[in-house]
Amino acid sequence: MPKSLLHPDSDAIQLEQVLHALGDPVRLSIVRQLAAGDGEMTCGCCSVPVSKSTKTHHFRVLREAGVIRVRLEGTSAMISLRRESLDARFPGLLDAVLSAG
Amino acid sequence: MPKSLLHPDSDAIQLEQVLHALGDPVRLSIVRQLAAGDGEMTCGCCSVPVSKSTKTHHFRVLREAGVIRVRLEGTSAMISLRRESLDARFPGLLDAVLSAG
DNA sequence: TTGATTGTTCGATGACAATCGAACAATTGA
DNA sequence: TCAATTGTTCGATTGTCATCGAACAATCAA
Repeated sequence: MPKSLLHPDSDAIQLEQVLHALGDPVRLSIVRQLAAGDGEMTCGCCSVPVSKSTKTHHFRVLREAGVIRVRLEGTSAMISLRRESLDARFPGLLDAVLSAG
Repeated sequence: MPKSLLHPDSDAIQLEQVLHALGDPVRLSIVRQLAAGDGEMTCGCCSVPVSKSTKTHHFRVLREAGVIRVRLEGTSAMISLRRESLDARFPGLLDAVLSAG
């Protein structure tokens, strides 16, 4: 369904890009919802106050930054946090972000 | 010299605003230079490839986000990292950002 | 007092980013 | 096969942000 589904290698994840990706209220909310549930969730399952197409946009930004992984299954897009990648590349960063009130 | 020099209380520092502030190459560079030296540095001492006025802009963004403190001394602006505030509010965040290669 | 230094403010500009709706594509169930 | 579901793509719009130069303000040294 998507034209291409590129995920950066763990090694290639850029701090600046990650911070930029997380510095948006909609995307931060998405990441928190992913962290709250465990494992994957579908794109549609994620509740944010924007249109379908805008949601697609935000998922792409997060994916290209290396924050989430997107896997296609039928007509659904399964989303998950790239915890291991982020923890390996920027130890403590994700924890700090998620544990912030 | 400045119209107002508002710093948010530690308690009022917003994660999203901090992440947004750090998600810019010029500002991330400023923060790293501040962390490298210890204590304060003057505005002009900070080396970034932008004009004076743009530098002022970035210092304001960082200050309003609660990332840096600005103190006036003569004609100089003394800049410092708000380490304690950030560590108290978002434990581990600054360390994670600074220790990232 | 004059000039140099240091930084801020203002207004304009250009680039990028968030947003939407409409049209499309792919899968799945009836 | 048909319709429903799920998400993507496209084009347009809107708004925000980084950037600059010029003018200004404040301090300090000579």
